Amino acid sequence: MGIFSKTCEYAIRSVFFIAHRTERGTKVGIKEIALGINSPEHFLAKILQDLSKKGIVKSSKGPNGGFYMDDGALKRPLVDVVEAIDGNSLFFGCGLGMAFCSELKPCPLHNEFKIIRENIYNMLVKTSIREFNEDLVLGNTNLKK
Amino acid sequence: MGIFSKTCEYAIRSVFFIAHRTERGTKVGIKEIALGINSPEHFLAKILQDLSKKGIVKSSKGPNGGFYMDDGALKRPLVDVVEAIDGNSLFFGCGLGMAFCSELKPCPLHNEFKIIRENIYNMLVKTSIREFNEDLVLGNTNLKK
DNA sequence: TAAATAAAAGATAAAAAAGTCTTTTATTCC
DNA sequence: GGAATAAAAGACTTTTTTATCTTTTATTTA
Repeated sequence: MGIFSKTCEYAIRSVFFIAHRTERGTKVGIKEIALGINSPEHFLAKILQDLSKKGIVKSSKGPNGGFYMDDGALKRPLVDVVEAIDGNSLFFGCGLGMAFCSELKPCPLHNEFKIIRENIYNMLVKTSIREFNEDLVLGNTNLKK
Repeated sequence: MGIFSKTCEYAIRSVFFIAHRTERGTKVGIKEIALGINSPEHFLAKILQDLSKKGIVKSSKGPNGGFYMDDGALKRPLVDVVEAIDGNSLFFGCGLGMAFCSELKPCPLHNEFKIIRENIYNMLVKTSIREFNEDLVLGNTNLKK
């Protein structure tokens, strides 16, 4: 198990993929995305429907349809994608899963986790979706396998 | 979803609970542990069987039996518990779930995640199980709810 | 040695996450 | 308007995780 759910991993990878195409000025269909990020097509379809409802990606049906992003969405921080899929328990929940863990009634790892959660949160807040494009374009990073 | 699996959360909490009792010189039964950390009894039994096989806790059957830890185990870092249950993908896996992500063929979040994974790993390596006892004894931290 | 105790082991069951397949709806273009 | 295209929606299936219940084995103590 990683930090994110599998669903969230696919979500992030697909958003990067769509953003990449959007900056080249084209829409992209689900088959191509699924191939490009190595994910199951129909499962990804569900995820993108979700991201679409939450305004992170846009879509259009019919010939020449597909997924794309508007300029505002490209500027959004990565945390928006993660929160849309996995919620915010990763940043705000107790590391030991205790519902009532708090500053006043902390679990033994409370302070240790506070730092880690903040690290994760800050990383995801300070990076916009668009920031990852350049390296994708240059081929410095990849989304497949 | 948190950073650890539910199973791992119960594992860590039960290990803290047992360590606490061990330092007071007593063994503790599964019913009491389950109550003390607010976990399902029979599910926890499975987890402790696992931790027992892996040498993290010890157990004895029969009257006055129960779980306890030897001195070596108390000194072990917390990461041993996490690895025993959740494996090491949290520290060494790709944040976007890509099997072949590496320094040479990095995913877009590779460098960002490296830092976070190192933070988590270092935190879990530098803390020994015993270290959390004092605050438990003093009532500064709690394991229930 | 029999009764009591407590963990180990085994067998299911329930819930959640991940994945697949089919039908419907919207759009384009001829 | 009809055919083709592509996403949306709905219905399932499979796998994994979490949880429960029962039986067995080991140990103690009276």
